[in-house]
Amino acid sequence: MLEIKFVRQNLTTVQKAVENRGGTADWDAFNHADNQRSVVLVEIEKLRHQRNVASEQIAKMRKQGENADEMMAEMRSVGERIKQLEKTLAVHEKRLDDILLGIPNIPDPSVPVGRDEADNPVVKTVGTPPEFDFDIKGHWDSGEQLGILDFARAAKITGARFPLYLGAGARLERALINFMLDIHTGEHGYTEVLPPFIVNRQAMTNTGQLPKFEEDLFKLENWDYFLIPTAEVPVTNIHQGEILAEEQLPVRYTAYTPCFRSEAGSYGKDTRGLIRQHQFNKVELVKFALPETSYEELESLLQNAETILQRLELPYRVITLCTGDLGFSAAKTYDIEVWMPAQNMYREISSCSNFEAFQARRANIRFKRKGQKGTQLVHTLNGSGLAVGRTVAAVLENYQQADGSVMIPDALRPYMGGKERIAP
RNA sequence: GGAGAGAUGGCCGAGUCGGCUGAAGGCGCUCGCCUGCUAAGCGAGUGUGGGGGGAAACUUCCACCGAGGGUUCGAAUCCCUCUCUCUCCGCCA
Repeated sequence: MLEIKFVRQNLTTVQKAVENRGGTADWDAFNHADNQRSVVLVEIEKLRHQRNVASEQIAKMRKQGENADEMMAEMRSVGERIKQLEKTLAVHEKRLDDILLGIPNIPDPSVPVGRDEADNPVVKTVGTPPEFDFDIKGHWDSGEQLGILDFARAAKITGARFPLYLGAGARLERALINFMLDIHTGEHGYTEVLPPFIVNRQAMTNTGQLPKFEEDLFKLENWDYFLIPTAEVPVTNIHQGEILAEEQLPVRYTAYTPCFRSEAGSYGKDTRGLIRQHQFNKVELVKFALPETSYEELESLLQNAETILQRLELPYRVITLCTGDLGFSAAKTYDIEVWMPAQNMYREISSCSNFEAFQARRANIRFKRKGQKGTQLVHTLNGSGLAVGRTVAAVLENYQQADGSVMIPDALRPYMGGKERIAP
């Protein structure tokens, strides 16, 4: 959420930004509600002041045994008037809030203007896609042939788009989770957390998934709770409503969680394999940073995520999301895309974003500077480090051998009990 | 699931029969003084958000004592609903 004062004072900037993203907002309604709100508020405050003064007066009169009936009667009608106006005020505030909650973050000036993913510039490409002198298989085929992935049985248990890992596949998934967590905690200075996988409406609203994107979430029946679509939600909300000390920033957390996405509207896309599932595992990186260093923190966050791919020796590239492709809450986002041989293309495996104060404002996460009065909102950042299912897919495809087996990347072997290869 | 207790400022904690209580007292913190060092001591200050005035230091008004509603001229204080925490019982990985 943007600050109302900011929107009011920078209306053209905000309008332009929303337009660049391909979004819309009812600006007339915003102006109207904003003006009405302040008119009503001033009136209410005037009346409340009048009542406060009179109440004190009444108390004094009564103490001296004087009759205050007349004044009390007068204040009764003032009180009723206040109540009326408060109702009107609430209507305007609700309207304003609804509009503000629907306005996306302002992109950082470094974000290129563009319409959609076709306009996302490539920042860099790392590694070279492997060449194969045999017919390559998609991970969905090899995974089933190796007996480590079973989508048919998963569909019996639940339905389409749920994964079932077996044997070395399950071990590979777990190995990757441990591998990633060990690097982020041991080398990159993140603190491991294991948060709830179900969160309430407030938490979802704070990070920006709600109110706009409820249809993408799994909601619990009879509870106002949701399955998390990413660890970003519970982990960012760890410090909801808190005032952090300047010297403890940046706070860095890493968390493994399963993620649940209903992916409404995505049917027909990526119907095979591990790329698009309703449930998948992810290791997430979350930072709470000082405003003046948050973009440096974004760069290092990106590097932290890249490290995993480098250690696994998987080819990838980094792109910057243009204004039209940028997520609702983000001010700037880099996507890391890993090479997927069977699809002959790079596929997103991590998304690293700086949200600036957008989430912090909703979640009310602030910090206090030493020797200074008042508080300031922190900047929040997060990124995948990495999506685990897609990493499994990338390993299965990039490390496939002519005989149908899959070599295990060197860095991962200690986590696989020394195993070097997954064979049928 | 049943019974009970509680939720006050960065923290601890007081708030009498509703009326100068934005909130005593303590701790912490900041600044100053004092002091071989440290500790202690002394003095002052120390919540957030919003509106108005001022170049600014600042000043004034409004709101906030878990959240929301109600009673009242007036509520941290009374009533209702909800949330969370704690204790006991039940159940349970």
